[in-house]
Amino acid sequence: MNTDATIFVVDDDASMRKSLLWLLRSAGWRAEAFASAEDFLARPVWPGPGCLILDVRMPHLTGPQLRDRLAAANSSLPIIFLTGHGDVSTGVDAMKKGAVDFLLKPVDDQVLLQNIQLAVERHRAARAHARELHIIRERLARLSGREQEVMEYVIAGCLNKQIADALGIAEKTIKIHRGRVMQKMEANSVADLVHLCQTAGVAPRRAT
Amino acid sequence: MNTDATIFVVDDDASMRKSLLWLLRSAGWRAEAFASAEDFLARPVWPGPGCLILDVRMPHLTGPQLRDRLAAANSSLPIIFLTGHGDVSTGVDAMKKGAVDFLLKPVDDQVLLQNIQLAVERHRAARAHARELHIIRERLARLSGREQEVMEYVIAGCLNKQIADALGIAEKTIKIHRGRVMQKMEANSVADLVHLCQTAGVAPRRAT
DNA sequence: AGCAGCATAGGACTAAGGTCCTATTGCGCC
DNA sequence: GGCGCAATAGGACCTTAGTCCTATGCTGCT
Repeated sequence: MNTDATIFVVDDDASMRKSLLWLLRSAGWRAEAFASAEDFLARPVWPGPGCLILDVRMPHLTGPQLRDRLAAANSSLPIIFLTGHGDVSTGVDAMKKGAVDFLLKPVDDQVLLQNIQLAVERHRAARAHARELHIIRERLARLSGREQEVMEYVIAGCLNKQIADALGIAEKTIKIHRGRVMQKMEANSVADLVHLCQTAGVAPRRAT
Repeated sequence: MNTDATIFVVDDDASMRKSLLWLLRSAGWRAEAFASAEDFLARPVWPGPGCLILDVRMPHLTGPQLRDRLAAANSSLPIIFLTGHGDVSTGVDAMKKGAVDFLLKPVDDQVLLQNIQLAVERHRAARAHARELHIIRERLARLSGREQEVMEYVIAGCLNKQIADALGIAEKTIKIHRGRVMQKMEANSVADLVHLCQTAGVAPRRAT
């Protein structure tokens, strides 16, 4: 359910905040509203899934500026811009920088809710992927240099013999390294290993 | 080089077409211009890499309508919109539907040329990927039902024994199927096979 | 000085993968 | 009714991978 996701609203217009909060909560979302970008930044970083509904024109920090701050802080929170007076280049630029949508006030409730649904789903998927990636990278970090090297040949489909030849060492030693790679990467098969490496962006290395 | 790419300009303003053609050609691109969407559609489909610089407001078919036609015809040509009087939602919508950019006239020559470079590179990459995918799918189509089934277990890292068990047949038969899978898929190793399947979106099947 | 970790390697063995040849059954097609 | 193909399978045999035990030389840290 949506109980673990939170929708954040940042808008300097109090009546807007009020009506958005009402809409979101009656649609079953947990929601919080902020009157300025600064207020939102003052909040402890939200660690769960969610999304941000962001006004463009605000005193001090604008919506796009807040987005840049969040991006610089490695936030993955998806953003839906909501603005009364948008100009074309701001909208296009927002989309290029990954916004889920750039909506004009007054916005249709259903359109907004659909966008939120999409944004939260995307965020969940992105978070799951990031977690997976992190786990794999931790395993990779446990490999010694030689083990990493051997692994790159293994995921290229090289035989132990070929790897031994390429590295100029005994096939026996390759087997040892290879066994440790499988242990440390927690892979049960070459297929598993290939999959892990592909996810983590480890490139295969072909014997010349 | 850029000799195999063509840039298409579709704009109803003759002076715009002329100056764009001049700009593109002096930057080393092969370029063609059309006064209307219909004229462009009348042209034989361009099979190579390239991109489309498209005006939004035109008599009869508009830019976005042309994009929809091309999308329906499975075109992969990237589009850069170029418009004098864009409204926000058109721009945002264009970006959501995959436009490379949505630029306002008058456009800075360097910005446009950079966008074209990006668009053509993306198109080349997309085309290369599509070709690769097509080759893999053709190989997949050569597999018999049983072979496909066995392959799904193989790329899950299952042992022949486990596959035999799951399918209720002899391990010997799995070896036969497996050998034929490797032949037909033109894979030299399990690692190769996993890679091909991952590219083609064939999901591994785990033994229960 | 001594220990931990890495890279190296041999011996002995098991298991798993792969290939060649042969063979049977069942299905659809000309 | 025979032909081709998919699916099934056994025998014989070789190659690869993986594991357990043992062992050496090097580096860096304490």
